[in-house]
Order: sequence, then C-alpha cells, then structure tokens
Amino acid sequence: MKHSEKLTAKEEEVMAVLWKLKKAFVKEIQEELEGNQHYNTVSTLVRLLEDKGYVAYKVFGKSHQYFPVVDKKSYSEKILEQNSSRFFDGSYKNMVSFFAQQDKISEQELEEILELIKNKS
Amino acid sequence: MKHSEKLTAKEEEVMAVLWKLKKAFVKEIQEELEGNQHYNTVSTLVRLLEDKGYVAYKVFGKSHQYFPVVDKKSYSEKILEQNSSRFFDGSYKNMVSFFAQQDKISEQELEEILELIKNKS
DNA sequence: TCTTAGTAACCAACTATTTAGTAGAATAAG
DNA sequence: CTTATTCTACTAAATAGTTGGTTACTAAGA
Repeated sequence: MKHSEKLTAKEEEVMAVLWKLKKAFVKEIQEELEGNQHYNTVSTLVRLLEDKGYVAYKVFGKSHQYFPVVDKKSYSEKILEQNSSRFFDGSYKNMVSFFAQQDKISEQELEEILELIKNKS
Repeated sequence: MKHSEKLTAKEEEVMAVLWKLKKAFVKEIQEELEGNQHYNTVSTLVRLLEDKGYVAYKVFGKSHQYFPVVDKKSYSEKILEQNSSRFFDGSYKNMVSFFAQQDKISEQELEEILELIKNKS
C-alpha cells in the first residue's frame, strides 16, 4: 500500500470521522465534522484521501460509501513515533517518564498498565 | 502568554535547533539545520518565531543572538496533549497502554518509571 | 574615501492546502 | 418530456507556508 504520504490537518479530521463511523457517505461525514464544511469541500478531501490510499469506497447507486483502509492504530503509531523522535530522542520510556513527571499519569495507572501486560504474556 | 500560535513544520525545526544550542546566531542555526537552507530563509523563520513569541534575542553589534523563550518541555506537552486527545480520548493512560501493547515500552522500563515516581514523592 | 563583506528587514514568488463553484450524469417527480 | 435533485469529478480561487532575492545599514580594510 502507499499510504505513506502525510496527511494535512483537514484530511486528518476526515479520517477521524471515518474511524469513528467505520463507513460513511460524504453527507454523513459532512454532518459529523465541526464547523459546517461545504459538501464539495468534504467530497474533495475524501477523494484526496483516496488518492493517498487512506480510504476506499463501495458504490451504492450513484453514490460512494467511504471507509478507512488505514486503521487508526497504525496511523496513531506513526504520529507518536514522530513525536517520540522529535521530543524524546526516539525513546518511549523517556516519553512516559515525562508524562509521569508532569502528573499526566498516576502511579496507580502505571501499576494497572503493568498488570495488563503481565497478564498478556 | 502569547506563544499560543501553532508552529509550522519549518518553524519547529528551527526551535529544535535553538533548544539544542540554547542560543545561536542565524548562521549557526543555518549550519545546524538539515538540507542546507538559505540564510535568508532561516532569518525569516526565526523572525516569524519572534513574532509568535517563541524566541527573543540579544544584540551583539550588528547581529542578533536568538534564544528560546518557550521551553521544549512546555511545547512538547502541548503537542502530546493534542495527540492524546486526537487519538486516545485525552487519556494518557490509554496512550501508554497503547505503547505497552505495541511493545514500544517494556515491563522492565515501566517498573523503572514507577520506581522513579515513587521516590519522587 | 571607496570597496567589500556580513547582517537584518522586507517582500515577491512559489508551493501546498483549503474552500467552494461549475459541469455533467443519474434519477426521480411532475 | 421537462424540471428539480443529488451526487461525483474537476478546477479556479483563496489562504497559508516556504524560499530566497533585494535593499539598506554598518564595520572593516585597502
């Protein structure tokens, strides 16, 4: 796949809607988006996403029902990867330490996560 | 505070250099940046950053030595905050769980962080 | 003094992104 | 058959971001 291209802010907003709704017609995306965008604006964005390989569609009569081809997880991962390298020398440990130091995550919550992964393996 | 404006990609690159060097003349920033940028390009970027309240400078003869006014920590925090809300319902716990699940951080490392914050309090 | 070099400031040109109008096809309604 | 509606596709226009040329100033050196 070639969804390597980076998304612009607006394209990402559209993806967020599609990740939420799983599948949607342009009109539905439009309704879900903040600050009412013009129908054609949304249509353009969704087609740009198609070009970039982020979405695909099923034909229903004359209209297209779009759905994500790239999932939220792998996209999030890519973004976080970038952040990790921009701000924490690529170390997730550093990033999490930072959260802890800023009280963004508590001792208790870290314990819970630890339990979670212990039980996974 | 008036450094609320968001930074563009290039502006952020310049900030990264300043965070690293602590203070620098345009020429030094230019040398530190990837893919040699034109001197004037760098100069423009740094002045845009000044307008946005991200940097300030000391005058040395005819030239300006720039330094960050916004620190890396608070900027990182802002960006991560955004990511957290875009991808994890604003929950840092969710974000860290995600890292753990993706094996971006190990059990061992989490234990270490936990120790760290236990000793802090 | 005159020239050269280095720099900030300004700004025009270019590229990328966002917005929305227009055209045309398909379909439904009168 | 004609008109209105709805949707995709295309594209022009507006806006934002990036790049580097030009100018003016100052200092240094011939």
